[in-house]
Parts: sequence; C-alpha cells; structure tokens
Amino acid sequence: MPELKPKTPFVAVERQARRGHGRLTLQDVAAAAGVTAITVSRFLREPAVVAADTAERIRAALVKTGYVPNKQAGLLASGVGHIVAALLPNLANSIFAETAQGLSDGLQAAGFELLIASTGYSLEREEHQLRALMGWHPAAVVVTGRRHAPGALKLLANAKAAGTPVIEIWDHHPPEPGARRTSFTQIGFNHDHVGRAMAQHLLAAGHRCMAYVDSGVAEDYRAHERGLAFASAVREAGGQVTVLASPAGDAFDAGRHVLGELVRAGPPIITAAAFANDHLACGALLEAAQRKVPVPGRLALLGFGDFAIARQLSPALSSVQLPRHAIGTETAQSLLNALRHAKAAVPVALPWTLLARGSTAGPAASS
Amino acid sequence: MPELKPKTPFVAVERQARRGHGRLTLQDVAAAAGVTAITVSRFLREPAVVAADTAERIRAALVKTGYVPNKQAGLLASGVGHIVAALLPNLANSIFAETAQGLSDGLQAAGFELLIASTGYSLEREEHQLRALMGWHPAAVVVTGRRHAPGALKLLANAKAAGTPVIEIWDHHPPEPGARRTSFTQIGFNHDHVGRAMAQHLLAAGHRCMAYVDSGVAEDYRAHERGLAFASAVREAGGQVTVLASPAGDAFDAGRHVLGELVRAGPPIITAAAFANDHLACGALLEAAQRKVPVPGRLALLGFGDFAIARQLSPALSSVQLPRHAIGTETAQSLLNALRHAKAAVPVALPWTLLARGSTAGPAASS
DNA sequence: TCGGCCTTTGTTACCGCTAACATTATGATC
DNA sequence: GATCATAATGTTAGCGGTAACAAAGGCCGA
Repeated sequence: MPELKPKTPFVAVERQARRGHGRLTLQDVAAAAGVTAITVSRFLREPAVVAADTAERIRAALVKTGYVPNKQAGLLASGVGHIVAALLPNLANSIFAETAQGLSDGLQAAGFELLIASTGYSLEREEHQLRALMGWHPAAVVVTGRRHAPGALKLLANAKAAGTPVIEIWDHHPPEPGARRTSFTQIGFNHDHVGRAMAQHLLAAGHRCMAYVDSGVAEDYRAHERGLAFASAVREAGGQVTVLASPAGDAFDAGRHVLGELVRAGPPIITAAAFANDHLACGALLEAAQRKVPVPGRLALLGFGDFAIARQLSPALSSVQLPRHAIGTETAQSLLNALRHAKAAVPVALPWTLLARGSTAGPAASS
Repeated sequence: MPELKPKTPFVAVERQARRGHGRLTLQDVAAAAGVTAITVSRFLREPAVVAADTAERIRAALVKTGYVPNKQAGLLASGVGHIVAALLPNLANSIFAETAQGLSDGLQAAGFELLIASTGYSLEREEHQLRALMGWHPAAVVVTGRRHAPGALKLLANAKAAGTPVIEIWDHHPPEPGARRTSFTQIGFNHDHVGRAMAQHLLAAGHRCMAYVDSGVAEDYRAHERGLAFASAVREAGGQVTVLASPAGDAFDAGRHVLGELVRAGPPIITAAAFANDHLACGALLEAAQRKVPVPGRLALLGFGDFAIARQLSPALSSVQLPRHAIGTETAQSLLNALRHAKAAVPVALPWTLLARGSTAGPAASS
C-alpha cells in the first residue's frame, strides 16, 4: 500500500529543515513502542487509559530510550505548569535560607519546581528579577514583604488578575489606609506587634531608657518597622528610646561595635537594647562579656530571630523565635491549595514567641 | 480502506478553538504597533535591526500593553534557554546557602535564572529531582559532589553528551582508579587535602592522640572523607585517632554533647579534636568553657568552615576558611564561559586556608 | 445482522515564539 | 532609467508537546 500522499507540493523547494535540538522526543519513544506520540503522552499523564500490553511496551521504550519529557513544550501546549517563582532578599541569610528550604520542601513533594532569585533588598532589582521570572509563566509567585516598586506591583497585579496566586511572605500587615493597590495574600507576621512585644518585655523588666539597634541594611523596612513600633511603645509608657544604626559588614562585629556606643551613652544611661537581629545582639553580648559589662545587670540585650547560637551563649540571649521554616512550608501549602481549588491563597498570620532568657532576666538594674 | 482522504472537509465543523491561556502575546503587541509578530520579536532580541520609527512604535506598544515574553515558547522555538538547574543538599545550611547566593549573583548579572532544588543529602532524592529539573532543558546543570545514583549519572552523562555543561561543586578529586564513568567539571576543593592539613596542624602543635568528630549527617561523604584523610595522616605520623559520630539534631548541642565524650576518653587522653563543621566545634568550645576545660591547654579544638561565629568566641576557634560564596560565583563564571564558547566548563580547584586561632594555639599540653 | 456503546488509538490543529526564506521598498551605480 | 545591492518587514513552517475530535474494533442485546 504505497502511501500516496495526495497533496504534496511537487516542487517544494525542500527548505532547510529546522532539525530538532537533538533531544529525544515523544516521537522517538512512540516509534520504539510502535504507537504514536499521543498514546505515549497519555500514558505519561494517565497510565490507566492505555491498554495493558501497550502500556508495557511504552514502559519498556521509556526505559530503553531514557526519555525526559520537555516541560516547556508541555506547558506551552497545556497551559498548566509546575514552576513557582520566588523572590527573596538574600539566600545566604539564615533567615531566608530556611524559608527557601521550607518552600522547597513543601513544593517538591507536590512535584513543583522552585525558580528562585534574590533581590539584595533592592526594590529595583526585585522588579527586574520579577519581570524575568514572569516570563516563565509560573504557576504561582512568591515575593518577600509588602513593599514593591510600581512596575513590580503592576506585574503582580496582572499575574493575580490572570489567576496566578501571588503571595507576600515575611509580613502580615493591614493595608495602609490611603494606599489604593491590589492586595495580595500575606503569609508571615506583623512586625509592629513584634516590636511592641519587645518593648513590653523590656518595660516589664523595669527598663525606661532603651535603645533599638537597627539593621545594617538600610532597605530592610521590616527591621525598621519593628524599631518604630518598639520606640512608640516605649514612649507611650513614658520611656526613652535611642535608635542606633549598626555599621554594615559582619553582623557580629557590628554588634560588638554598637555595644561600645550603648555603654557610653547617657546620661541617662541606656539599660536595655533591642536588636534588629540575633547576630547583632550576639556580637554585643560577646563584647559585653569581654568588657565585663554585666548582662543583664548593667545592660539587658534582646535579639530577634532566635538563631541557633542565641541560646548557646551565657547568659543566653533572649530573642524572638520566628517561623522561619514554617513560612516556607505554609506558603507552599497555601499555594498548592489555591492552585488545586482555583481560588485565591489564604493569608496566614504565623505565630512567633518572645523567649525570655538570661540576657533580659530579672528586674533591671536600677542603679 | 476509504481510499484517499481527499482534502479539507469543506464545512469544517468549526472546531472548538483552543483559546490562548489568556496572556498577552507578541501578536497583541504587534497589532498595537502596526507590524507583525516577527518584527516585534526581532526588536526584542536585536533592536538595531528594525527601523528607528518602527522601533519607537514598538517600544510604545510594549509599554502600553505591559508585555512579558513567554520564555517557554521562546526556548522551544530557538532551543536556547537561560535556566541553570542546581541541586544542593540543603538550602538552609549556611555553607550551601552562600553558594546558592553566589550562583544567583553570578547568573543574574548575565540574565540567567536559577532553578533550584535540595536533596537532603539523599542520592535517591537527587536522582528524582534531577529528572524533574532536566525536563526544563536547562542550559547548564550544577550538582553537589561527585557521588550520584546510577540513574542520575546517566542523566548527567546524557546532558553532557548533548552539550549541556555539567558541573560538580564542592569537590575536586582525581577520578577513582577503577571507576568507568563520564567525568564532569569539578569546582571546589579536595577534601582529602583538607583532612590531612587539619591533621598536620594538630600534629605540629604536638598532639598525638586525637579525635575526629564526624558530621551528624551520615550521607555527608565529604565530611567522612576528610575524617578518613585526617585519620590516615595522624596514623602515618605515629599518632592515634578516634572517630566519633555526632548525634543528629542541633549541631551546637551535638558539639556540646561530644565534648563530654572527648574529655572522658582515655587513657590515653585525647588532647585535640577536629570537627566536621564549625557548629559542632563551637558547641564543644562553649561547653568546654562552661565545664572549665582549658582550651587549648587540655583540649585543642579545630573546626571546619570558618563560620562567622568562629572568630567571635574566646578562645577564637581555629578553622578552615572555605570559598563558600566563591564556589557559586566561580561556577557561574565557568558555566557562562562554557556556554559562550560552546566548550566544556573548566574545572577549578579553589583555595582554602587553615586559620590558626586560639583554640589550637601553642604546643599541646603535655600533661 | 444491525446499531449502540465502550475502549483504545489516531488525526489535526494549535500553544507562542523564532529560523529560514521571501518579498518589498530604498538607494546606489553605471 | 535599468540593474543590483541593501535594508526593512513579511510568510511559512516547525520547536515538542497536548486538547479536541474522529475512527476502528470488540462486545452486547435486540
């Protein structure tokens, strides 16, 4: 039966065929199994629908050829993808690294992949990265914090409008009164609350004159926000607050350096300090030990983040334990649910705990 | 057989059109600019080739529509992509987090994206993740270490054969004599050398009876390898070595726990210990301080990794400084070069430094 | 013997973009 | 002004899959 292919353009200039990119395709597998591409495609997605013996041949062909499906093509054709794009300020910072790990853990189990980029806390870079990531048409987008460049905001709003879940992590904050912007699902905690709780903790111990040591990263608005809330709470209670900026560079060293300023300050002398993160606080704690500044007797120290080292020092550093890993896993869960049920992801306020340890123990030295 | 299937059925049942996935396409932009899709496509890739006024109209159309190119489609059509797939044991571990950050830094500048996954040190999970990542047809693949499951090895070999650079990071080791496997580009350092250097350092300080405290992660072959090399070197010099496994869980706590075993051991008593990482060593150092075990007088401690905390303690912890971040950036460089010149990535042995600090200072207590 | 229904497989078109080739407008050359 | 190189844009086909539809064959009851 000579295949007469009726309408072949006779002359047909035999245009230079654009050869494949050299990879194995469904066609190859299909040929090896004696079926057509669509049957293999079906087998891969829903093995039950192909006949048992065909399935067996396909299975063999898959193994023999070592076929790896091209997800670009699959996504293009079906419109459903399995990429989640995530933007974090920094991957090296233990705080975000654990969140990334949590995300990865939660997503991998469900067969999603993580396309990740870091912004270095810069909104400009965030927008740029976001634009690049959106090109992959991710199934969901995860960004850090609720502040974004206008262009980024537009991209996110578009994505949301197109049904792509958009989640803001590491924050959980009521919308600003004036702001007229699309709201996205937030998974994290309220930094104002944490700042106030830090203040309460120190006030309860009898401190009146305190300091907040801000992060060395100027763009870390969350640390700044905690500082503002801390200061408000202290002032409302009739206390005084100094806000110190910590130098850039190694955070332990920065903390050590800040300790000098803290003990030198006054009158009135500062009897307690809250820090933007545990590394700063640990640096100060270590420096205090070296200078024989009694902690908490002369100066109480309160960290943020409960890094592993915090409880190892003596006195142990009081700190705020955060759902670092949980932010990642919760985000993954929320996101997967949203995708499964085609509804918006639900926001989650995650719990944090202020752990009172030695560095803020007992009533303040009234000295 | 229903001979020749003539041609189009005239009436053409107006088959349900498979509408687009709702996103903006090149067509839309082209329409807005009064040109065809290909012209916009060209403009995006090589602005110089379109006429100045056309370019202006296209630019306007792009802004107006807020177009984001579909990279799946682009990659499918052109075969050139900008995804780099990376597999790391763990993203939360500061050691790999910094490498991830380095990779991200190096790649983002060149417009590449990072598709990342973690293996939890499991070769099985590695193979699984790798298979998933390969489906995106990445421009390059980065894996950690030189040990892989057979299936993973096959995938990597296929990728390499297809011209995709494959890089193994965090290791740099001559091929095993017997092993018949494709060799991949390695960027990292030789763990045997480090293990031996650690031994030399302690031997030089006069220690004869020592311990190596292995990682709590059984699958971390590199830590194990350093331990073996350490033990060999010590024994070759006539010393004795005990290898201790550290308990799983928090590494500081594990280190604290191990310290008890170290001081209890003997006779002959152990006068120096090398650790699989700085967290373990710091735990031991802190515990020693608490128990009033003189360091290095009674017991010298040597870490690995030079984590930020190491030099903050007193005595400061001697440790091995690693190119954590550089492994990432070097890998990115090597990979970009390889892609640009279509040749294999060059392997790189990166430098490390043993930093002698207080915890191993002076000649050993001869006691 | 026939049609109806189900199971299994195949055909066609299309996802959004780009390589290769084709075409048209423009200017330079003789 | 005819010829040809050049610049700018358009046309067609195809990347590797999948949705929608179609068809072939088996089984069944009437």
